[in-house]
Amino acid sequence: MVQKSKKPPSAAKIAAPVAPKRRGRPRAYEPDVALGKALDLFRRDGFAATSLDDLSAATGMNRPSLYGAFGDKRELYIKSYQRYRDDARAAMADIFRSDAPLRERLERIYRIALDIYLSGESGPRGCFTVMTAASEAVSDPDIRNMVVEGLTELDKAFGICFRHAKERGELPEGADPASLAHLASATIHTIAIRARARVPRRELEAIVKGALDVMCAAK
Amino acid sequence: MVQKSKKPPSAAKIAAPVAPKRRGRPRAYEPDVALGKALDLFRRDGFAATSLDDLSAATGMNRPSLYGAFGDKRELYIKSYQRYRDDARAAMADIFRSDAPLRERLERIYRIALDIYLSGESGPRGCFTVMTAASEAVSDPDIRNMVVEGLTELDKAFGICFRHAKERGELPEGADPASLAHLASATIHTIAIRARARVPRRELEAIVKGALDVMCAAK
DNA sequence: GGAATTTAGTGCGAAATGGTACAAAAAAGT
DNA sequence: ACTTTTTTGTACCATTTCGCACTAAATTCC
Repeated sequence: MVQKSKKPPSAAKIAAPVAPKRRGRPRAYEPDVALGKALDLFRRDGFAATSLDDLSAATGMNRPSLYGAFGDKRELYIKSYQRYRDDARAAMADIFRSDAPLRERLERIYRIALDIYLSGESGPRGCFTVMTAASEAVSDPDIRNMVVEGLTELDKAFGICFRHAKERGELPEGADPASLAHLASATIHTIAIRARARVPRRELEAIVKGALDVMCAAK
Repeated sequence: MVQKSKKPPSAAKIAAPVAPKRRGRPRAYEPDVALGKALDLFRRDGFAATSLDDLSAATGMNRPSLYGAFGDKRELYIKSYQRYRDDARAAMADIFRSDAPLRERLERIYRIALDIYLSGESGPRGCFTVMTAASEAVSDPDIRNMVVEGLTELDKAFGICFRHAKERGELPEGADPASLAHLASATIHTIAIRARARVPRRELEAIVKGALDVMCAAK
């Protein structure tokens, strides 16, 4: 009975390309793709170095429209970050939920991570959580909380992975899932950083392989 | 005649607090402390969000003096980064060179790292190499090269550590020093990032302990 | 004491920045 | 046809930003 009549958030993708007949002048942009463009810019240059003019040019929206649709620059940044998190979570959710052996699951997670971090026409983008931690997180409490959330979410996902693996006997008795999860996150962070320094994919994959050898206790 | 009469670069620290009787009006600032202040600002806010006015206020130098002493903003940033690297290297060099057991050496390294990352009156500062990778490194080749240098320098130092430990029998036969070194660097990176998200020192120390348990193969 | 030299400090200027007011435009409702 | 609603697009404003002339000050050399 408590049906939310605003707008169907998840059904929008498939079920609502039918125009809902809004009242006034129609938008000249698609909010989703515009937010994607903004995200890409923020990921490349960071908050401070990205101007509203840049954002306006990239999204095709003029500044007043930008402001009306997403709020001021900071709000747009926050929405971009949420979008980033949603995308990343969606890309990894299936793998984290799967029942494949530990090593295979981790390999697939890191493959996706590298895809994300190395994408971008004008150079690799790295991890937006790491970028935000490195910039706005110290001074902006709200943004900082989102970053902490992003970090712990990954820790937890890895933690479940390792705990599950241990239960299935894939890890030695003494293995501590929490510590291994932090190491797995640390490996994510180090490849994200190195990706932005334009370290080639091959090297990053080698780092991942070495980390997996240790974490999965391959002898 | 080929005598370089400019200024003695390395002897300056100890041997030359005696005024060398420079020619014109004396400086109203000490370049070293000014650079330190600039570094602190850059570490807090990053390149783009730090204005010349901020730098001028923090160093006590007016803009033309700043410009004359260090060049433009980018050059000042580069010099600040070099200073950061020099300081960090100096703080860790003894430990890396020491003959203490692996675990003890690593513990001391991470203690110093946390001291560096958590210092700063207005909040933790994190690692400047990580911050720079997360911002300027993609677009500025010179800065990127310095970042890569910083990353590999740490990898190598850790690598020597682990190789040495393996030779002394502190590590199992199958251990791969290079992989362990990357994991050690990754742990540095992850605590640097979390520090900026204001994760308390206790938690960071716990992460380090867990990582050491794995890396040192404590059973 | 005066010339030479080096730095400090004021202040300017051109460009960029974040944000908004306001009118024109494009659609639906009546 | 007219009103209402929503968005667009131009134009503008106040502020900030970077960089640099240019003058005043402080010191050494002769």
